[in-house]
Amino acid sequence: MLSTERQPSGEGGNASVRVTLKDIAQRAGVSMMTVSNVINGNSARVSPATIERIQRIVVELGYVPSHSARSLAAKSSRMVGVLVPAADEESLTISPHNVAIIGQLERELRKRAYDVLLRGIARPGEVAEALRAWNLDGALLLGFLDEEIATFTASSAGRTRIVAVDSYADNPVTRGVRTDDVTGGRLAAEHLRALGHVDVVFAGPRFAGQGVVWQRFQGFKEALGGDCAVEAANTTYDDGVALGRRLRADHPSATAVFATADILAIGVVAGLQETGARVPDDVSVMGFDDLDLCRYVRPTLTTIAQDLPAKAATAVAMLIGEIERDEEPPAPATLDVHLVERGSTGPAR
Amino acid sequence: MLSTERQPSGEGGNASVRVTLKDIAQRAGVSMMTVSNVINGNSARVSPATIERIQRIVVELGYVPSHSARSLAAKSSRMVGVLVPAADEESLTISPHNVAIIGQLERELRKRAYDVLLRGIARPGEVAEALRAWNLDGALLLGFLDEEIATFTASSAGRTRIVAVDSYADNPVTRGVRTDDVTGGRLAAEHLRALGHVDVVFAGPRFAGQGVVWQRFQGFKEALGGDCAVEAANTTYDDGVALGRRLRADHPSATAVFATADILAIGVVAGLQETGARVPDDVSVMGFDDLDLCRYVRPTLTTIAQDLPAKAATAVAMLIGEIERDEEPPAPATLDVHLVERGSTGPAR
DNA sequence: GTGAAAGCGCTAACAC
DNA sequence: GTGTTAGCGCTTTCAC
Repeated sequence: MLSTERQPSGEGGNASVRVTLKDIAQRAGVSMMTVSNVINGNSARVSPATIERIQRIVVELGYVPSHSARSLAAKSSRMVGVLVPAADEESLTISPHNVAIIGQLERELRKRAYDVLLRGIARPGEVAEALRAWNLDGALLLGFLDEEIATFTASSAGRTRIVAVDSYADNPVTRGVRTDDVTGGRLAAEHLRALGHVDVVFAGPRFAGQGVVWQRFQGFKEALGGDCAVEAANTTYDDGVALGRRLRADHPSATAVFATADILAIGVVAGLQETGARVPDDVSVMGFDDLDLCRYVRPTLTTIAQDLPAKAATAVAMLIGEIERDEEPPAPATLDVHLVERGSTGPAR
Repeated sequence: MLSTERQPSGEGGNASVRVTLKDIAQRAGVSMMTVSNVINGNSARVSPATIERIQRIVVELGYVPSHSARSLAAKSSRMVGVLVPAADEESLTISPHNVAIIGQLERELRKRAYDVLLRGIARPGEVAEALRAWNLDGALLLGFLDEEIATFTASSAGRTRIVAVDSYADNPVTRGVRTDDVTGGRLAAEHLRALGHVDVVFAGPRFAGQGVVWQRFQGFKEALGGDCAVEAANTTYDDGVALGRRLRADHPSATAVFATADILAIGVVAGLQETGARVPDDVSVMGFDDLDLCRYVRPTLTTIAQDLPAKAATAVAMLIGEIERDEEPPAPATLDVHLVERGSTGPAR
């Protein structure tokens, strides 16, 4: 109870700085195993009286278990890796979307008493390396390209569980949690069609037969009925601005733009406005994600919303399920999306 | 050479999956120590030929050192904690400002071969706990209140190095990296004065004689010359909107607002606009931080810029300096700020 | 230059 | 219910 009594008094001059299981065991007059069982909540194997006594001593001495030791002995670390793409050793600019999700993941994991190793991945091999170096119980991959994930898992030892967020790579080791991107694309197209838009531009990172962007494009194109122009652009504000600036020159008859990310859409709006175009009067623009950002800009951004907290919770639940209950790798989870109408879309002119 | 020969052949049926130091040692016909020295770059103690041979085997077998084991034996983990405030076990909404900095910190640490444990802190005791549980070499504290930091360090074992970012708490264990907040406040005031503003409102989280916000207020008030109204508001968009909405009612004669965070300022602008006020024609608004966000909104936000990458780099350099070279705790570092004029401020009406 | 012994703090698998 | 034995994979210390 007294917070001043934190230094072990004296026993026999043992290690002064770190309180270990052994210290507790000696003080309590029991074996280390008994203490270990109490610490780990194996109450079935210890008498209530002993439990109570040990817990008191634990608090009294300020005992904190060594996760390194536990990890070594038990081959499990209660730590999972949150792995994000890093262009190279020099950079780590976490995308706004990933940023939003990392906090949620940490929270979900902490609730379950897992720690988080945050790490940027520059070379494919680093995934397996990180996993093994720390005996990670699992890993969450955030926003890697499908083909990258294939490389990771090839080099992965195989035992560690991996859940990829926002990926369509299906393979023996990776399970995925993703948004219903096809529906998202469809909802966007339907919204624009309902407003009378026919000549529209699809803007997003280059895609080729797979991945999040491709999925969105499939849904979009199909629901649109007709053809649509595709503009390749990175998911950045500046690329959006560039596209917005030249949009009316390159696509004079287009009345709407669907961008695969909010940040890109916001750039497009800014670029358009620079050229004197009014949004949505002249051109409608919509994004994808529903970041907080959408409410901050003017006009506010119409977008396809995904439930980020739910995505994070699902990813963690899947991973922990595989880890703790050794569940069968669950089928990829697909989360619902919905349209959020705001100010950046309006009737076709 | 053959990559299929990864399973140690026979010995006595030892651990099959993980390649250990011992495996390397046996294959190379040397002792574990020699291998260990090679791995750790203690080249002084090993002959060049041996080094070369061992390194080849390491690659061949795909050896990855166990950080848990290293951490246990060496009492140092090459891992540092990045600790952020979490309101409670249930939440972790990392502030935009902290988010921006986390990526930078990870990058800086990875460059130096340190791993990052990301953890939300709900109770003061968790800091010391996290530190000891993983044998962390150090910790970076992000955006905690000064008084919170005092509690952490009180319960800290004392040996582990801690650097607090954005804090003024000076005590034996914590060193700080912060922005020159007083100057930031001063620059804001000077800018507004130069535009002819006299009746201005200072908006930010409640403060009381210490902390980042207080510092900014000191600089601001002094440079302003006169008195200024203070409005307490959390650093959120919604609080900003609320303030903006009632600003003209509560402060009819005010012509400018200085908010201590961009996100808050952006909310204020939105709230003002809702009431029909024009920014900056009727009211000028400025923020602090210079997040990317400032360029996305309309009008673009005038703000006090801090160099986030530099802040991150400095924090990491300080921490690593203390860890590796056992340097004296350096004096708190204070980083420069500068005014970035954009569209949200203009001449007083 | 290289090696042997001891142990970091913990847990698995059994015995009692 | 509780204790014992044997490591997990690495580094330290000191001997050769």
